Amino acid sequence: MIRIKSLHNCKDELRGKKLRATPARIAILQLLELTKEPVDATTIIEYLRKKDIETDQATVFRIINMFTQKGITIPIQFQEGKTRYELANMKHHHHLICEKCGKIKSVFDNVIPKMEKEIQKKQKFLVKRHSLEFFGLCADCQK
Amino acid sequence: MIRIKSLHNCKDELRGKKLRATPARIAILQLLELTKEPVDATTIIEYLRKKDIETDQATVFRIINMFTQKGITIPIQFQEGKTRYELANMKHHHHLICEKCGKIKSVFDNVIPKMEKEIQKKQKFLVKRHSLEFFGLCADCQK
DNA sequence: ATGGTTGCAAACACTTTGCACATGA
DNA sequence: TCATGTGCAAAGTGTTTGCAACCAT
Repeated sequence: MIRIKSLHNCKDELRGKKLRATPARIAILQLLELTKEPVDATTIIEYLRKKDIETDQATVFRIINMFTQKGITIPIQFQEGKTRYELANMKHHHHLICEKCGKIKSVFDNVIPKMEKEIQKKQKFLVKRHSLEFFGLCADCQK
Repeated sequence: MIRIKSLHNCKDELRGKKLRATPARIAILQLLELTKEPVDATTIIEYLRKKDIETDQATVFRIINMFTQKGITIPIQFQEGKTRYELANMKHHHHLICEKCGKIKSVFDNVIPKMEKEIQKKQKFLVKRHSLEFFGLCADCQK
């Protein structure tokens, strides 16, 4: 039942953004919702393949670019030479990226909004968005 | 005199790292020292060309990768699909990137080190480095 | 029915690699 | 001299585009 409910939500979300609910789009939305980590294009393609949705990479890039344009997703880069994507409607957070196992964890904070206000005041720079990532070793990989 | 002094410093720095002081390497070091913004490979190649040092892009990438490996430079990405580089021995800072004119400004803070300590304590995540960038509009581009 | 979507192939931008030749110490 | 660096050409990623066929509404 959860699966069907989720499907309905995805379809509704797409229709609400005036996007046609195609199998690839629905599946990508589902993946984004169930994943804890921002995903890249390759991961998306593999996920679709597992669900027997054979999709061209061009299509995947077109879909995520459209999602980003519609405000559904945001792109994010971890100094990997590729782009990852996560849902835009997530609570404000940052990432801890383990350089050994690649695991990605989210952290929350209330410091950055203050910094942004200071920057706006002192530098006259209008902050629209930011990116903050921490690279290091997760608890397991320190052992 | 400054020019010659700078040249000497560059050569010494290279030799100190057991790297041969070739024209391209010296010029790239100079560029990194005089630039206020992190530079990308294309910018480096253009700079070298202006100084009549015709250089292949492969060479430029090999040089900056070597520099990074030797701890002279650090790579940094601004969600542009390419890598920029800046000197590693700069005071801890972050970047304000204007989304309209592309100008990049540095800001300093003392908040992130505190955050890192907290993360280390609460999340058991060993932070080795981080990246913090603010995207928005610079003072001029808000007019 | 028809306009938004997709698949395919080709092109692009950025970066890396192999190998013969060149050069700094 | 000779190990280290470079130029050239080719290949490797990640991403985008043109166009005909397709399918969700």
